[in-house]
Amino acid sequence: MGHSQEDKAGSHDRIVRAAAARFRETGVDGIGVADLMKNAGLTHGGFYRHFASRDELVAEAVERALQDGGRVVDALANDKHASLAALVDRYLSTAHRDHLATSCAVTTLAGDVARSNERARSAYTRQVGTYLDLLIKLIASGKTKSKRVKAIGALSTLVGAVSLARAVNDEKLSREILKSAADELKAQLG
Amino acid sequence: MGHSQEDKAGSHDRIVRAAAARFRETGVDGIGVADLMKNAGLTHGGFYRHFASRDELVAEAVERALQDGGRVVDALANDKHASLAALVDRYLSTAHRDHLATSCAVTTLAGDVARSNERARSAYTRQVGTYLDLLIKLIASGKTKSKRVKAIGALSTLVGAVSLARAVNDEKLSREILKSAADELKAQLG
DNA sequence: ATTATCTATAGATCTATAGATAATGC
DNA sequence: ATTATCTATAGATCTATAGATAATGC
Repeated sequence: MGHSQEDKAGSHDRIVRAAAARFRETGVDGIGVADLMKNAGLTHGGFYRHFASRDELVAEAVERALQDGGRVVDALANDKHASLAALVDRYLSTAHRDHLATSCAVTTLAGDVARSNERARSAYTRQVGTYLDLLIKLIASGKTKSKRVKAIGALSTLVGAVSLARAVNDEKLSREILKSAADELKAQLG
Repeated sequence: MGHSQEDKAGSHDRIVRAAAARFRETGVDGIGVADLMKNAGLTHGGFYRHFASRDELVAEAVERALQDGGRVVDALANDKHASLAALVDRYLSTAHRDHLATSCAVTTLAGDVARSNERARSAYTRQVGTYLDLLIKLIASGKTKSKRVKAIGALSTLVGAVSLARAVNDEKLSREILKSAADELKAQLG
């Protein structure tokens, strides 16, 4: 039993990280406080010394899940050799489709966030802005204004294609959706 | 208290219809059997004379929710004057974004269906096929093969834009997403 | 007689709290 | 002494079932 404040900060972090992963796998309503605490290696009784309510954990976990994606975005934004094609291929890969726990929360938590608290929705809104900034940077041609329109179209296509590819239960169609959306995006944005 | 078989069929239909609406509003995990039955004007005890389990209702309600969208698709498919622009504008309207209970389940239930039973996922897969057939018909130019790729790109953009527009808590950005995605689609597919 | 729906409830699970336990840190 | 976590539990809610009630339909 660890009892230092350092341990507490570590426990808090482990709970949030576990929730950020499990919420993406099961949906925000798909797992309870007790199972989340067990996932973080703790018992459920300690939960409310870390969070005022389950909803507060939802807010922090959604922020964390979005941050995970944010790090990938930052790495690409700072990479001189980053290309739109590489981003598109990674986002529309079967690996991203299948690894829910570490997947981009902009797609995976879209439905849950729409019904969630303002803190979670604000974090989501910021992350959409970050994605759009990155896409604008990666889109080669066009005026500033038309680049932003194109970036919104591209982000919508990425999010929609992964959502569709996950929901259909026909592996061939699922792969076709990912590949066609990727081909279209790369053809449009060169 | 109605007791004829006709009444039973009517009750069954009302339960499924209520679930198809509420599931789109609250998510499949967001409402219980008792509240769904109350919504259909019944008490919860009668539920299991209509369905073997809650999951069976989920399957039927997802099928029904998808069918609702299917009727709109059929109407457009049979309308000689139907245009892609009209479909895009309707799908990417604030009305569609905001009226969850009657909204297109391909977008609204994507996340829930990905975690749901095979019957629900098969219904979803069929509906995606129906949408693609309609879009291929409405796309003016190109070869058959490239039309299908374009249709998949367009459906992905429609689904993603509505998902994003619902999740962000910035009305201006939300409307910009809908408008930009619509403009891009209309420009691309003419 | 059959059956669609009702009331009532069992048993599981969920959020949240109370009080005990075992460390830390002055 | 303080506090991070534990055990235990209250109270609400959820799925599912049992048996009563009040219609239908032969």
